Amino acid sequence: MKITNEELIKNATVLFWKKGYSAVGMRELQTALDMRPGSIYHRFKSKDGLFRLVIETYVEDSKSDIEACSAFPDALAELERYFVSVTTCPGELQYQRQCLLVRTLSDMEQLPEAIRQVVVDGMATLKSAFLLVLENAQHQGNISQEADLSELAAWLQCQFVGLRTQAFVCEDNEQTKRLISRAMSELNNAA
Amino acid sequence: MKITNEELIKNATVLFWKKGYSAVGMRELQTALDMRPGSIYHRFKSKDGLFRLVIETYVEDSKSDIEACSAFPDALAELERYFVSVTTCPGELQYQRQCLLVRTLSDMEQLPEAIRQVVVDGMATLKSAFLLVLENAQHQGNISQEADLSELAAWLQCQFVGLRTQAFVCEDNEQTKRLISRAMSELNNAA
DNA sequence: AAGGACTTTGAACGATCGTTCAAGTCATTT
DNA sequence: AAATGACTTGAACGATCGTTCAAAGTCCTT
Repeated sequence: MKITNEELIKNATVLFWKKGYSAVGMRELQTALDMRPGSIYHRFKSKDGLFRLVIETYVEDSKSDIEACSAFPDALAELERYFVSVTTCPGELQYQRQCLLVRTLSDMEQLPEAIRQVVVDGMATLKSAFLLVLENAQHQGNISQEADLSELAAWLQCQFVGLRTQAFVCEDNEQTKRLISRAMSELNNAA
Repeated sequence: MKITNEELIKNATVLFWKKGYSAVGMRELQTALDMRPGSIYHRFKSKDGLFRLVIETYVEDSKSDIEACSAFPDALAELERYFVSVTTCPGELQYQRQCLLVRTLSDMEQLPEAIRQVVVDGMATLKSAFLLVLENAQHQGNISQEADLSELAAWLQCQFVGLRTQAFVCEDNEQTKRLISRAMSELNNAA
């Protein structure tokens, strides 16, 4: 067991993110991970098991990235920078523009209930991460005390999903940035 | 040829919308359309060919639905009603909350280039439909003359995608309605 | 009634899917 | 050096995939 699970999951994530759960075959995974079927099944139990780890890891990482914005003096400005970085990642990383959780929604039908729950819970987790950022922005005086932060978090996630999807399809980084700054100024106005 | 193509496509659309392109097997289609493989291939050439018709029909229908809002005295109010109706469709129609084009983005990797183009073009077509509605709203005096309608159309599509995805996952119709009316009031403020 | 064009049938094809498992490798313990 | 246990190997399994095609059926024209 020379290679860590962490590393294997990272490689598997690339594949699942690019092609989606059902389009990734075990043969492809065998090549990408440089493992034979038996080994993969020994370590991860099944294709589902590996995918579950991929999703769980993705949620944890995304949660950290979002929550990290809270630590900055201007949390909202940092959040905007995060939005931009995620929606404008270049060339070979373009597949990352679409949120992996949203991408996985299309495979829900053929995933076991347990993993479906992980996906849905993951969406809720990320919404909570947005909420944390908003709370900090409120403490920083950039959001009014009366604002309904819980609804604003849902609104932010909505923007997050929409913007990433549009960035994924359209590839016009400048327009994406304009849309992001529009969303952010709406956040300042309304809240 | 007693059953019209139109009717067959309608049935196929349900299946593709619910499960996604790759998850729908020919056997399933055979059952749903009550046709044997030879017939399907004779009429539609291939699974791809049938799917292409499904997408093209979907785009035309959606385009009509959106553009129909233009005809009303208050185009924006009608657009809001359309957003609500699409994001709150009940129980057995819940699969329709997620836009079929957005859903299909996840299958792009395994679709032939020709159909990928149909999907991308379809997104552009729907953006144009939004633009038409905005132009009418401008004539009606509900959007300022200085507004950049082209960018507003992109913004609207962004909202459309985000809201439909969130409605698909969350199922809380009341929150969805609040988010929609928030988006619409932003449209009135900023433009 | 016969001919001909169009449409439908369903068994079968090769490819690929996720998964299994007996056998093999290798490091550590006795 | 022999035995133990953990991990890896890769051929093979049954199931399902999209697709094909010769044969049968259907319907209009003559």
